[in-house]
Amino acid sequence: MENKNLSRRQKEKQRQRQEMLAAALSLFSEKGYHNVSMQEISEKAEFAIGTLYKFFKNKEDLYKVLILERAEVFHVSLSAALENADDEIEKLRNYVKAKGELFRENVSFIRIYFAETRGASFNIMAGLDNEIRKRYGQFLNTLASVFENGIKQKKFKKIAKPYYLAVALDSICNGFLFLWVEDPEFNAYPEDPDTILNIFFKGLIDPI
Amino acid sequence: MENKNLSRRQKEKQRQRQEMLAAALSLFSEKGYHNVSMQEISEKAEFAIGTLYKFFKNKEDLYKVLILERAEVFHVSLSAALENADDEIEKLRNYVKAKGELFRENVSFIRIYFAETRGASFNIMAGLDNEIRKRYGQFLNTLASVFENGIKQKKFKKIAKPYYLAVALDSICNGFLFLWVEDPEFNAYPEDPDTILNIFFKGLIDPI
Amino acid sequence: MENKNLSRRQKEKQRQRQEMLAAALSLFSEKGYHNVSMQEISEKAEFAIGTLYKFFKNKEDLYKVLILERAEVFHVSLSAALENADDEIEKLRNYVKAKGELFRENVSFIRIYFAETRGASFNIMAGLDNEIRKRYGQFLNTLASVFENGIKQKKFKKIAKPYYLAVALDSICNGFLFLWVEDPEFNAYPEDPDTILNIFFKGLIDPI
Amino acid sequence: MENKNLSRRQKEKQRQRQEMLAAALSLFSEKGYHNVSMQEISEKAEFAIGTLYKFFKNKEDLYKVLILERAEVFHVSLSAALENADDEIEKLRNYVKAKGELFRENVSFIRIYFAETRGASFNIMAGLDNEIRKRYGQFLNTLASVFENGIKQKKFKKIAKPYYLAVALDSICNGFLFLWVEDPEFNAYPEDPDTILNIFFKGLIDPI
DNA sequence: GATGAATGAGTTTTCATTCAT
DNA sequence: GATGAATGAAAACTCATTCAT
Repeated sequence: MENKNLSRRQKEKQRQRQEMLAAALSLFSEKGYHNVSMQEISEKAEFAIGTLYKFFKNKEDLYKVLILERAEVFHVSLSAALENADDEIEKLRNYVKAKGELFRENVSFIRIYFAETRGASFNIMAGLDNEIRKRYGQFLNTLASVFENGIKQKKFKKIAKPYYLAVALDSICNGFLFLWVEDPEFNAYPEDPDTILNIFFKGLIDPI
Repeated sequence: MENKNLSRRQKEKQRQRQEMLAAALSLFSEKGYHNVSMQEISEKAEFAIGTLYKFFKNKEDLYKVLILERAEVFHVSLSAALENADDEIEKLRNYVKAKGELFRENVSFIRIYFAETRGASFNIMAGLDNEIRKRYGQFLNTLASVFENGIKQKKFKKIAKPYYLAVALDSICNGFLFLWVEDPEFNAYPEDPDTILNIFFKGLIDPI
Repeated sequence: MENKNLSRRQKEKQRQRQEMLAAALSLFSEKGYHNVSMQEISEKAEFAIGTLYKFFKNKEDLYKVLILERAEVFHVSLSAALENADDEIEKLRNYVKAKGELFRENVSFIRIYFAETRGASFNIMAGLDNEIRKRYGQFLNTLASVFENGIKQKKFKKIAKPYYLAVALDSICNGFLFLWVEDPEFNAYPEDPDTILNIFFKGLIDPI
Repeated sequence: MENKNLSRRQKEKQRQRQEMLAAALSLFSEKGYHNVSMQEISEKAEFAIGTLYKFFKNKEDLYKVLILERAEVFHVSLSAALENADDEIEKLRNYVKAKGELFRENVSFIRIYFAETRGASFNIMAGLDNEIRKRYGQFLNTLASVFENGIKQKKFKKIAKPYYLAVALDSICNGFLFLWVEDPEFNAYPEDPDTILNIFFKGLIDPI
């Protein structure tokens, strides 16, 4: 009984927390960290400002938590995409597709995500960058190992270091996603993952 | 004599302006627009704050001028690189090399540049984004036309729309540059442009 | 209970607001709008400056509210004085007396009042002047109609247009009040309203 | 020769001084003391700002000089009007007329004049008020003595103390002038001085 | 435990005044 | 003697954070 009661309270707390984070995400994404006040967030989330501070130590902390939690979901999803096939080509295909879907569903977050992973929002706070970039680096290594395996198995030609290939592929995806975020009508990120992968797979010039 | 005197003053003015912009660049790059105060900039530039305001209408204006002047240099240089050869492959080589050099020489600016072209800094101000992105779009089109010509002349295989190829190549360069900016020791951006171009040219898998 | 609690808070708010307005009035009256800083007002009112801004949008707003609220009381009182009698002569007597009392009790406000109704404070802000002058104009018309009625009823000779008479009487009162404000010892505004009214009623020269 | 040269320089100086004062008057009148910068005045007068400071110790001093010089002219003219006739009634007539003309020709100054004599601009500076008010008091006494003489000679009935009569007449003039300044179209200040004087002379009610 | 009123440090910006040229 | 660039003190206003109710 006690336990259940506590757990119910805990759930309620979680729900409130999510509402706060959602309000914050929507505002940060729309206006940027420095142009959003805690007042504004508390109003949008329909909580008192004091309550906000019960959940998050300060504005920085709120932002940090927001970014890290979402980024975690991102990286988990993308890593999962790489696991969801035996064939390396299929893995990459899954990854490109998953990245597209993920971003499509989280448009407002991507802007912040780009800001953070691209180092653009400088040091809104020092710590955050490091954590999130370490995580991003981990993912790049996972992606690189897919290329490495493919090369080992002679599925891919060794045209560059696996890590470089990982960087290249992820960058291309980001490039297209960025264009799409900018102008969703333009629909820059191709539905068919092979549009992106072909650039990688086929090569521009004939081998002699 | 009069003329010379005037011109000397003008030169002095220019020098001061450049010093202010340099101080601002270094601070914005290090801490981000909102974490730098005009006081700070004026101190770093070793001018009184009032003098800063004689040169720039306000903080926004200072930032805008800073970004636009430098971005213009960037885009001009990159466009020039594409002109500096007859052969399309050579053009791309020039571009990749030029981009690397340009960024190497302007590390502190790149952070801001990424922030702006990647849309990361949200709406620090509305107008700026538009101008700089239009300019970026123009450049992408120029790059795309190199691919288009290469394809027409059967130098390149048509593995994707020229604009997509442009986006892809520029994104890869940016990806590497970003890694390098993050950790200059890592030296992620390859000295030899072909390291990057090979990823493009050769293709991962053998044509059947 | 809830209701009472709310009402108590509301009352507390009102009290604070009045304290702020009182502090502002005393300072504005003593030093003039531009020579008083919000800092100063907040200190005199014994609130933090932020609290001041919770109550008033900005300095202009604070001033506007101050003037308009008090001016309203003034105009209401003076208009009431004109209603408080049937006889026109008695009405004027009431008005002259009321004006004297009103000003005696609000010395520090009169300086500002003169500044505003006399157009002296130029454009501290555009809107205020208009509102307060319109109100002043309305009052002059009310006063004029007393003269008009008096003339219709042959109580007064028609020595000038009623509106002119209103302007003249109000001006004389203001003239004496001004002298008194300048030097309260001199006691320029006569206790007996007839001292002023006689100037009006009797005429300097005998009719022939 | 030397002498003449010096005197020419002196004249040139005077001319410059007048230009500065004229520019200042026009700006102060339009925007108010605190909304006009020394920069602005120097630009309007077409002198360097440093030159302005050669002529006037500081902004306050410039204002003070401006007010006092013009006020002097005013008071001299009005006093002269009172001398320009033998008959007291004629004197008053001259005065009312002169005041109207004076103000008509110096509209932009009147606003400042009202501000100062009405105590409206509080203490833009402490000293000014005193000097100018003393001067104003002197004039009121001169005017009062006209009434006194008139009464002695049985030209006027003694309906109030001469000083009160002076205050009353001047106040009425000011009241009309104020209305006229506010809305020059309305033309509140009557061309014929008797319109104003009648209010004084005839009296509202018949003597019994 | 939730609330939101109160706080005041910190930011941008203006402008009177000085002084080297 | 004139100039106007440079100065920096001072003002309006914001907003993250605290804490009494």
